[in-house]
Amino acid sequence: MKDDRLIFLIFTAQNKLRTYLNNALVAANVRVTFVQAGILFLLKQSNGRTMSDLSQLIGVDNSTLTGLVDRLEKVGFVARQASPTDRRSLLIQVTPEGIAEGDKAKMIIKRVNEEIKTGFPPEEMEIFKKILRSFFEKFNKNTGSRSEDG
Amino acid sequence: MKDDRLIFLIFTAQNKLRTYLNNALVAANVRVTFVQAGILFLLKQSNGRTMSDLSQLIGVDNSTLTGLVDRLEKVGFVARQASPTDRRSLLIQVTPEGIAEGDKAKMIIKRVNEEIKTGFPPEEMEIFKKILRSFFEKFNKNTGSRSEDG
DNA sequence: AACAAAAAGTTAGTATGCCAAATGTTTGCC
DNA sequence: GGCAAACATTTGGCATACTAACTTTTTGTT
Repeated sequence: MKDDRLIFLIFTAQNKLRTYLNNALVAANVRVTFVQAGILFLLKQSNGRTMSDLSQLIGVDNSTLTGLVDRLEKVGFVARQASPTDRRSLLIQVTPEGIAEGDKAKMIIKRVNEEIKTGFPPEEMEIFKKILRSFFEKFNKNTGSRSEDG
Repeated sequence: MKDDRLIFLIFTAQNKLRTYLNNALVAANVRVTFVQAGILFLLKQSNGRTMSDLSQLIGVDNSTLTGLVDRLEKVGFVARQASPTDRRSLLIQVTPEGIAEGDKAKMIIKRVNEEIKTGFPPEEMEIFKKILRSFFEKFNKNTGSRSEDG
């Protein structure tokens, strides 16, 4: 009962955060979710990235990105364009509406980011981030199996 | 680019952890996911809890719990039973197989819990947990809206 | 040049998760 | 006792997210 709670704590805290954040976006009449906004930010920074680039940058599987881009495309915030150099690839273009919506989302996201930090000194936040970052080495693309039996 | 990354970091780290953990469970031939295992633990502790009790304890919406219990019931790890005192309520009973499966899951979960902590002194883990716990006050059941305009 | 292997995207299937709405039951108030 | 409000659960709709399998195209090897 003592420390089995770590994973549970992470999961539950993230659930609360996600719900709060997406509700805040809806309340501000933003028409994209947090994850979708991430795509818009990346495309504002550098338009015409490929699907694979985007999925790597936001850290999701290619197949997850397909759905994300589908939804963004349906509402006209991005468009898929054939790559002139590689016929397997698609270049994703953000539209002016997409950029505007991303900017709206950014305000809310910045605010919630600040809310996370309130009440804690910077050193503690650094530790928090350091531990989270360690997950990328520890849990990245590895089945987590030790020497599995048959 | 500096600290907009906090939320992103939390989301992505949790994704890595979840995927790693569920893959570890599959690799160990455990037939339940992490979240399902949480239900089995709670029922082993105290059998016959209601749906509402369970959803509160694991911190998900009632409607999410419906699906979780559906899946556990389908494979025979729990059973729904009518409450004798309140005809609205269902009492969820864990089966011996469910308890056994929960025990199998617990070993893996304990191991991953330890993996999270490796490399960090206890004081840092305490800070980590403290910040996560703050999410429950900050982000609990509140739309996150400030004074939204029309 | 031929052919295998790798890479880019999509699709299908499954599992969380939320919200809103619907159903049935119980409570509280008069 | 009657009726509105609250509660317990489910359903339907949507959004992530993964894995596995599939198609098309490119690369790498001989």
